[in-house]
Amino acid sequence: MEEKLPTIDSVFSIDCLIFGFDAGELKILLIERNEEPFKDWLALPGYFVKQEESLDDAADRILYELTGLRDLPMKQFHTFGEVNRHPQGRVITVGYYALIRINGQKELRPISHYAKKAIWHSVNNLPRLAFDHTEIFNNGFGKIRRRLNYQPIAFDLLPEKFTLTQLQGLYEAILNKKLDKRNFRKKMLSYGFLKELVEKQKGVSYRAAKLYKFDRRKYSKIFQNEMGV
Amino acid sequence: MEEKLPTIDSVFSIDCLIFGFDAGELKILLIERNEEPFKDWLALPGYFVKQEESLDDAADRILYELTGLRDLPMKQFHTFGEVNRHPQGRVITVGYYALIRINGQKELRPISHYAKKAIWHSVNNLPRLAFDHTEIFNNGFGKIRRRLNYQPIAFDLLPEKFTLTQLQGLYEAILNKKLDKRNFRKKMLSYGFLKELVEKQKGVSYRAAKLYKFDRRKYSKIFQNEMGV
DNA sequence: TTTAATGGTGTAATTTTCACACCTTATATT
DNA sequence: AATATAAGGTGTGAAAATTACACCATTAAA
Repeated sequence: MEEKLPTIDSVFSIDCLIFGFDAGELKILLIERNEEPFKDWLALPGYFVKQEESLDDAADRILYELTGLRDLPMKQFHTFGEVNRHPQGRVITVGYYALIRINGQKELRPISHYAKKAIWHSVNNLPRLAFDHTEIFNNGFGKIRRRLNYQPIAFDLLPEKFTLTQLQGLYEAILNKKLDKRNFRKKMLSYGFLKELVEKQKGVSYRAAKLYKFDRRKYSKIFQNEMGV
Repeated sequence: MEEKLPTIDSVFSIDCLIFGFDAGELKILLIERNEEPFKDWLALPGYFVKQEESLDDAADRILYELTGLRDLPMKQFHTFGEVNRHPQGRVITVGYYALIRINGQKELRPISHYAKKAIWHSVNNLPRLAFDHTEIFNNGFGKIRRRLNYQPIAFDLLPEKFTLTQLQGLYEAILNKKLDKRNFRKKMLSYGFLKELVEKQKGVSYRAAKLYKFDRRKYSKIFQNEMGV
């Protein structure tokens, strides 16, 4: 095996599941494609990996080009390798996900012309997506849902300061079920990684709630010997 | 984008983590390479994906060619895409794992000449492996360890009929810690998916233990609404 | 002042987890 | 036959975690 290996440009791609939380709803970032195949369809932000970049680097670059978002802490969740998943040839794609705050984010503007625009869409009633992106979405969303039970991923979706009601609403949105308010609060606070702030919620026309911060240092200390990734 | 896509032969590979359990020890299947680079080194069974096969199909074929083992229920666990992970060019590899019974298995004979032989090696004190296979092993083993807590993967490693002591020994081997006998038994039996057989252990020079079977149907019923994958 | 909306709190029952030790049974040995 | 060896098999009590459940407090707007 001393032959020269071929290039991997355009046989290998990344697709990104970017989750956000807004107005009590879990959202996902989609692009409107400006390229055949599936021109004008909605799709996950994704494109081809280049010869000289790692998968993680490619994921960063591609997401930036298609949505303007940069340096998100993305993680790989699955690789999709069915022979005919791409209509134009054999393309294997690696799914990445990230959970981010969309709060007050300026409009998302694609850098590259491969996408016309990038929009946040509720994870409920998603339209048909290009390629096998619906399957990719279901796979990734399922993993995130399970991961929520033993990883502090929810805080990435909230503003730095948040109320317990917001936090609970987020859990309910991800798990798609109602939780008991008293039990939820008791449990969250019992972990010891939420820092209660003096500051209170503002601009609401009812009793203002206490604000909390997620204390990542405390979290690491508490869970240093437990589950990874 | 109407250009023709290139072939993926030899830019894309599969590496397999095949776990077995024997003599109270957790083992992994390694091959001795018969090809440069890393000729004569120990490595995970792995090779290039072909243009016209899915990843899952490739994993089956490759494992068969290198070890003679066929149709194992392998699952993907991670894709490794560092630019320089392969000394001869850009090769992205997908890690797959399976847990199997090695009991009384005939010798494993590689079909292809890429491997000289296939051997079971204890997961403790693994030697240096070819490529980044040590990293791949660590990544996969970590995931399996965590998965053990909420998936019935241990039974794939045991003979069809097994004793509770064997089962406990296996858990201890995977988790690398001692468990309490009474609590372990109580918990396992409480799940309700172990079927107690009339038959007893044979050929031991002490009191024979009851044999049990894992009842996959009951398991599915009990956990139908819980965690996937 | 009243209304509307959410904030915030405690207890008791149940279930799960955890720590812990001794007698029983089967075979091999003398 | 007696004994030694090696593992099989069993229960209880304390502590912790989970679950179900309802009402008063606070704020701003009407």
